[in-house]
Amino acid sequence: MPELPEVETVRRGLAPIMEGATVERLELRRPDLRFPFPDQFAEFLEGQQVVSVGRRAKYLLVDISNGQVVIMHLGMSGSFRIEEDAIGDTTPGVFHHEKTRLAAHDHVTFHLRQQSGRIARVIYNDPRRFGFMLMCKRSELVDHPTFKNMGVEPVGNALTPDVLAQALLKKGAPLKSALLDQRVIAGLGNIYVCEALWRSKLSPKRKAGTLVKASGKPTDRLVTLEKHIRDVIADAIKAGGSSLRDHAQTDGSLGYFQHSFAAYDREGAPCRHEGCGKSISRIVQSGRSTFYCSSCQR
DNA sequence: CCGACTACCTGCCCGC
DNA sequence: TGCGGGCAGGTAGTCG
Repeated sequence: MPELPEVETVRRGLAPIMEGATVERLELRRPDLRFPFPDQFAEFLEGQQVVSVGRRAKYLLVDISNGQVVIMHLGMSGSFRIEEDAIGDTTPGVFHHEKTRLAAHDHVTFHLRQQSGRIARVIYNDPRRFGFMLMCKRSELVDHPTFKNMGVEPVGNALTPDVLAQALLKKGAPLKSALLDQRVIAGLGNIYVCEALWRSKLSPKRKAGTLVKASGKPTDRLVTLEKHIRDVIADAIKAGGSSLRDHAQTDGSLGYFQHSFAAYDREGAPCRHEGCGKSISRIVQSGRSTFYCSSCQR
């Protein structure tokens, strides 16, 4: 499921449940996902309090009271769901834990006690196991190999036409591939790159560097692209992300941005640009599907 | 250094 | 109905 808007939606679901809660127990049902879980993962977390649930690009960052950060990536098929026990068991010393109803591919459970005394479980499910969980000291996070060369966020003030121009300068790669590169902009994935290029009427096949002037300044078309990248990400976050293949949010509800796709997964369907009349094509670039209108995207 | 390709893993959908 | 092939939102490692 997860590009930046989906991960942000997950973050917003987890934060009110996890922040301030104590991890009573971490339950791992296998030794690894894509990578082995960190050494002493459970020992580091159990008894600690969750300080905050943040996000960088497509990564969730859970700050822990002992100064560690849990780094979580959902891969292609990772999701979280929350189970909260009914109120009424908050008497000190009374530990009434309801039983988790496990599903296939439930790999991790965070057993939490909230400050109210309420019991909650945060359960990570990931059929393909492309997701992973890492841990490091908060003070070392920016130097962590995962984040060291990461590009700017497309939300907030970091992304500007000038920043994008610098990142694309002299790049010979197709624009589509360049925008998927997390060192350029961090958090874009296949869906939102296709959508941003369609909105900008830019060809995914165009060499990325052609949007930068010799002076290193952005062309007008790059200014437009930068705006559409910000817009499509903001629109998707507002919609609660995209729910493909029945992917649900932490509360089980579905995002609805997939109903707003103009290009992604619309092969053969009519292009929605005013007066175009052509249909959306599917091509493969760097081994990934690109959906675009070969008539109006130039 | 850059860009293209492959592996990783399960599930689903389609055509035969 | 069953089976094989292709495809899926991701990253990381390899190779030319």
